[in-house]
Amino acid sequence: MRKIGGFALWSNDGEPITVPHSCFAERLGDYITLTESETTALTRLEERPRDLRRGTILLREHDPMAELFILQRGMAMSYVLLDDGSRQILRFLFPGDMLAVSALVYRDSPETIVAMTDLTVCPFDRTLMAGLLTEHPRLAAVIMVMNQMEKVALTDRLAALGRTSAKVRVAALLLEIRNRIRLTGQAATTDFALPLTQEEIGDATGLTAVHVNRMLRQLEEDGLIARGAGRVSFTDETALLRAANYVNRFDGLDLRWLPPAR
Amino acid sequence: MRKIGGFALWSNDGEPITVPHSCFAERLGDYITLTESETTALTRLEERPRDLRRGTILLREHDPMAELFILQRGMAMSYVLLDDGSRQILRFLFPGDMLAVSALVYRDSPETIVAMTDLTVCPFDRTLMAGLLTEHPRLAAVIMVMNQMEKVALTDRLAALGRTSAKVRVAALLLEIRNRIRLTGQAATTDFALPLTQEEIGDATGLTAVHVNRMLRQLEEDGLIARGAGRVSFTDETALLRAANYVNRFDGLDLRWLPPAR
DNA sequence: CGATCCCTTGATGTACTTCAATTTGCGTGG
DNA sequence: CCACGCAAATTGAAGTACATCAAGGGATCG
Repeated sequence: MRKIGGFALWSNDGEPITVPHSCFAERLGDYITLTESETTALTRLEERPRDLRRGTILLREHDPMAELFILQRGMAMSYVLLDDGSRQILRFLFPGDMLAVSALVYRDSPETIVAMTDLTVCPFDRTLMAGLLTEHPRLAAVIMVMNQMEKVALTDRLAALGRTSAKVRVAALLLEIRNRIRLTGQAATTDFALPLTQEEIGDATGLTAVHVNRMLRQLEEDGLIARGAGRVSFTDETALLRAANYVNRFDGLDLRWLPPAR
Repeated sequence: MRKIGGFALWSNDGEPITVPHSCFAERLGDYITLTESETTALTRLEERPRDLRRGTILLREHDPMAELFILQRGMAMSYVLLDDGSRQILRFLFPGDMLAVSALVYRDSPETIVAMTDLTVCPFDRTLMAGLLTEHPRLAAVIMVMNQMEKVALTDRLAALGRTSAKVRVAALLLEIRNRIRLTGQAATTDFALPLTQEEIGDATGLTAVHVNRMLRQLEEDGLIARGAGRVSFTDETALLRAANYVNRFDGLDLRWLPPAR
């Protein structure tokens, strides 16, 4: 029996069979060629797939954390609530992302994580991470690299919030979402389904839903995007990239320092 | 002869003697008790201290990177420039911080790093990091923990820029700077030297220098802070913490998952 | 077929910016 | 020690990009 989206097979007697597939391994494979031993170790992080409905809260701010997760299918987001009730969306999460990494540091979660679509996640214990780092130093290094890339992505957004106009922020968010969707393997060319409400776009960019609406209209009037039926297409991607001050952080990598595989 | 601030001794014939001291080890010591072998490994990162004058640019955005640094003495900041000439300060850097970690990922620097005071830094090669991760998995884990804490600090600032008023942002920045200064061992109680111009405060908080000035004045009129001669003191720290929505990210740690020391 | 959520558009308010001028503080050279 | 030069701080006045408030319209779902 094939578990849809779970990438795990069940034998006839209901015993799970580990399949040599791991979303996280696939992601790491973008940066290095994994050894068999490394792949095996990574597969252990995804032995317990769990399906969640859209809207499910995976983790709540201030709640105690026990586990980390690998996101296998669907899209999620993390956010914080401020005491005036406003929300800041911190990050959008896609297949291959590691979720709730703060569980490696904090007893209680600094953020809420919620499923934006139906989801498959694989929870795993923190101690697995300890073993992984010990047995596979090269994986430790690549995970560190990916963390650093996320930090740079956060500083990009910080600069956008601090120093760019509403229109630019919205444009940059659209580009980011499209690029992340494209990386999941879907051949999203110029046209893609935008799984965000305008309120969510606002909560990610520090704007109100009303103003997001006007900025989307302006981008449309400027001939940069077209919209319809929950989809967005980039009608002039070059101009959009320029307007959004976009830097592709997947370019210009240099990982030659990595330790040897084990 | 003692090299002021450099934490290195020179023997009479001018040969440097490695001293069992490392700012980075001291920082890690806040989280774990280091073994002798770990301390020795960390000390190798700080064998080449280098003094820099205030204003020196340690690294320029888009320039190729070769090395990482440990900051031993002084204060620095990192920032990006946008194409309209505006600046976003990303991070303030204090003794014990690791600088230019992006060199583990990118060929060219995504940010500029500049000395805000006279500085001592120790450059070290990326390959040293590879060896460190391989030989000392527990250090790999703790470095990962520190990276994660920095990510949470960035999301805190993201939420501040996206969803809080100018006054709150300035108050939060003052608290952050004071707490970081205090962590360096200086017994900064309520009164501390603020080594930032109002323009720099603005570039960190996404405001203009003019408005920063007005917000500082308001905080003063509200009885939350007092100012004079480049110094700031918190006259009502409780109220300031509340107003700034401050969360101490050094509390509530849980590192029980760490692998054993080697 | 109503309920609900999201999108859309207009009118008004305001927090912050921009521009401009003056003052304060401080290192530097005479 | 004083005079100068310059960066930083300060304050006022006017502009603007965004928020807020309010109302209506379209799609989806039980």
